[in-house]
Amino acid sequence: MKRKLDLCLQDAVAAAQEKGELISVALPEIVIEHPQDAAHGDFACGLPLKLARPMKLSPLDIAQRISKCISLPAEIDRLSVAAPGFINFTVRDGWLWEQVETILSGGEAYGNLSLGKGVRVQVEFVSANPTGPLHVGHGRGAVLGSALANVLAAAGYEVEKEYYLNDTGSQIDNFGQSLYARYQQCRGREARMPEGGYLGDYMVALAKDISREYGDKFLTMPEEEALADIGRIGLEKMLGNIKEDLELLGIEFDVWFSEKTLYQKGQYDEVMAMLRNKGCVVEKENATWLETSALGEDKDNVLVRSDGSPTYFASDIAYHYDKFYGRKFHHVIDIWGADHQGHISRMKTVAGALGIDPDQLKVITYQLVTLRRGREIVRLSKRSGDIVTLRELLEEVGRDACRFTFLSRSADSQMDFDVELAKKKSADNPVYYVQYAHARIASILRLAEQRNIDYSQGEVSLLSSEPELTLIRRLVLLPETVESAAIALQPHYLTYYAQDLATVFHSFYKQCRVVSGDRALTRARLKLVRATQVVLAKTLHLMGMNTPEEM
RNA sequence: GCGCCUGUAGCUCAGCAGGAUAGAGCGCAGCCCUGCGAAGGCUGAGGUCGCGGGUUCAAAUCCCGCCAGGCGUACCA
Repeated sequence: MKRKLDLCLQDAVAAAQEKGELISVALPEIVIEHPQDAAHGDFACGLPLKLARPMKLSPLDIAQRISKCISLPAEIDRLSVAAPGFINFTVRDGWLWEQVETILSGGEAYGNLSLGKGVRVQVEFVSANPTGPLHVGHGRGAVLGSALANVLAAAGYEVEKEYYLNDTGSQIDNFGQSLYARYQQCRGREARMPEGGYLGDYMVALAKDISREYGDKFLTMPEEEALADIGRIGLEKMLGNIKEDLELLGIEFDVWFSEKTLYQKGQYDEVMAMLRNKGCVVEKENATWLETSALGEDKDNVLVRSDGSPTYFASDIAYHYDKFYGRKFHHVIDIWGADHQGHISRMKTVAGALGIDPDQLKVITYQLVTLRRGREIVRLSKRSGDIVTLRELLEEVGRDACRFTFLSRSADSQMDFDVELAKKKSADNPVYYVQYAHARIASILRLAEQRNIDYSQGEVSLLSSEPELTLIRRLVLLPETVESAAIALQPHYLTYYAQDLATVFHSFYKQCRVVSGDRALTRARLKLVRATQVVLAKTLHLMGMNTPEEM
């Protein structure tokens, strides 16, 4: 619709120029927006304000001249010119009524777009080291990533969700050593935790688990062998734990990508050779460096440590090489915590050096999460040991409230997660406000069913009162909400849309009796209510939430 | 020091590819259930959009400089 108005305005200006009403100047980009005041119509355009200077005419004058030459699309009922120089458009009621039918026939597919044209996009998120349980911050990334994947899929992209599993490297060794030490302690043997080892209580619990399951088995074998076995078993258990957490959040990944395979299958060697050939690699101070400073970075970065082991940076280069060259994704979206922010610039730089357009790699960072219980603030630091796990939060707050809360802030914004508020099953909580609207509709539809009301032939043109038309106007905003969320990579738009839609529905409900003695109007309103349910359900599903029939 | 993010109502936050009187939820002061779910609706109070410059017909939005907070600045990931 916006696109149609855009074209129609371009034509109108061209026509006016041909007639000599307006002089010929370069047109700025035409922006069609929704006026905040409903009295100004459905769409508005401030083009005349922008043309005033180059055309040396008053904006109102220009607006008049454009509107005289305009031929309105069929969907538009009327146009008005308003000070200081806006052209406002109002859609036909008939168009709105058609939309109700469109929504009903589209069902869950309503709101889907072809914006992405089937382009392959990978969304990689969470990717937490399997050396400990997921914490609250990972939860934010998880919800963000999965909702974004849903939005992009709805927008017409072919989306793959991926978890990058760091299953090799120094942290994994450290994990194995820590676990081995705890295991020995469990079996009553003296053992010291490694330097910088994993001190969390969960490691003790994990060791007890293994101790119970395997007894003294690992005490009797050579240390090296025991270390390897315990490390492997511990990792599997941790990973199982992480998968359970994600399942509780309603998240499934298409691919679990193992870092280890980058070394086994050659991507690491290939990309290192590529960088060497380009002359970006130097040996100095006993290590192998990538000369990122020559590519515009602040400094060089180590690829291979002096002990011969590759850095995280090096394996991430191989990983991204595989994403673009191995698996040929057109776009890759990485979702990282703000603490990885320093990594973005050099990754993009390397991508560029490898011949990848840096714009094909989009990194979304989300700011840290602060937990609050009423006034009490709990900072989520790894150091202090009082990490709140995602599991604990999920058990306390519940999946939907958790998802909604994480989604209700832009990723750029530091987040205060108020556990007290998220837990409340009352009006204070926007989660239930939205779901309540869905349940309320379900209840109305149940009543209609009980009374054997068949509304399939409902006459939507009876929906002519202000609350009804206002509601339809909100329903039709879903496609463009999906579009802007997909373009801006900001899934939090959905939560605001959902709340707004719920508000408008509740208001409609108060003013318009649905199941009444007027049988024709009842059928028409049932159609509207059902359409609202479809849109609400779609929005909730995009957010990864449930659509309760009753609460 | 340098880089990224943030600063909007008492609190938590939207809005920021410039546009018409700056929005929401909570909290606060009130009103509305003898008809489909009151987990609801309605009214009201509450703002120098961190501060100072600049660009523009028009700035919360763009540019510059300050101030404040978070994160990063490793041969950690």
